[in-house]
Amino acid sequence: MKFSAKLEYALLALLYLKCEPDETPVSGRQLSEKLCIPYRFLEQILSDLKKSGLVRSVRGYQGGYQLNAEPDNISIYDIFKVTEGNFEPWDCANSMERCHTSDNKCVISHFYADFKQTLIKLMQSYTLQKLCITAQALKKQGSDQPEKETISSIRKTVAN
Amino acid sequence: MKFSAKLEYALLALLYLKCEPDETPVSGRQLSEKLCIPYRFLEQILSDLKKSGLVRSVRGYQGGYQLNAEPDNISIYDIFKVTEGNFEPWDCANSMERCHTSDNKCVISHFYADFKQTLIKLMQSYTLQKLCITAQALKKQGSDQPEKETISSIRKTVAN
DNA sequence: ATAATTCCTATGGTTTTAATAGGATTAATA
DNA sequence: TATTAATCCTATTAAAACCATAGGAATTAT
Repeated sequence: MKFSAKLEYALLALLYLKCEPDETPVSGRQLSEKLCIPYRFLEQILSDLKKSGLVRSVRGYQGGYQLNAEPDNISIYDIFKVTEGNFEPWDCANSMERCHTSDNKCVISHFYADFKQTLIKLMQSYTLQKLCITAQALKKQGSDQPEKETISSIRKTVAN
Repeated sequence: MKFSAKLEYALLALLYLKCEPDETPVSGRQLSEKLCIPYRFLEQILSDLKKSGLVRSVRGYQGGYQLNAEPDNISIYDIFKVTEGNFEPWDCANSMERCHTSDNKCVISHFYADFKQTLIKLMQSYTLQKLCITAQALKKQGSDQPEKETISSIRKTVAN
């Protein structure tokens, strides 16, 4: 019952992209260094984000990545589906072998369905936009001691 | 983002115990066979359930396990804590090393806290008692063709 | 041509999860 | 008292998931 590092990385990368003007794509290298994410690993994640359409890319010299949807239309659930595939919190619900019931309707199945739906709704309620507003609030709180640009401050207020 | 088999097994075992009269303890062997759970693995889980106080045990010949609390007072969250330890859906929230922020307040932290709380509440809202009522409803639905006792029917209507 | 980039695929390492296993201890009963 | 059926304790293995690393091809502005 944990989120993967992949999701965390994807989230940070997308938030970073949100802050960039649309004209200049941001390279994977830059994202990796600014956000302190292993480069080769991030590449794979960006590739998945592209396939899903959340991000677009420009190849070659001075290429990079850009958001490909409105920050209001990118929910954590959208990102989740990219990094973790379909959400199936119970193995037993997927495999007849594990379930042992004739119709996948064991005692737990009702809780399972309810649980799944509640989580999906919660993830859908958080968008990139919403997270950025939170980030801005965080920044204001700490504005008495302005930080120089560190990984800490970037991760904290990546939304500017 | 999955529940463990351990939680599933613990849940089924507790539901099975709920259906047994308090006088006769149920052996691990019986639970294992009726619910189709690997015996040695289940033993460990029962041991954890005992340590946590959800279950009590009788040692020796004709010993076994019994519920040690009211089914209304045993929530899925209680069981979750036994099988998966404390609920920390993000690794980054636990380790400064992974978080990279100076005060564990990154952009994601607000979502993280909200997410965690919602899930805990949801898990707390499901008790053994409630699951049994669901099981009874399931049984009634299929009562036109009464099943003989199979693993399927036990898992489905373990609550009787 | 060069350099900086995305893109594609394979491989390795670590950690977590699931399961197996041996054997000690306990207690009813014949 | 010997036997048997249990819980209890701890160690080890097996399998899967997760995280990361790596090599090199294709692309494109300068």
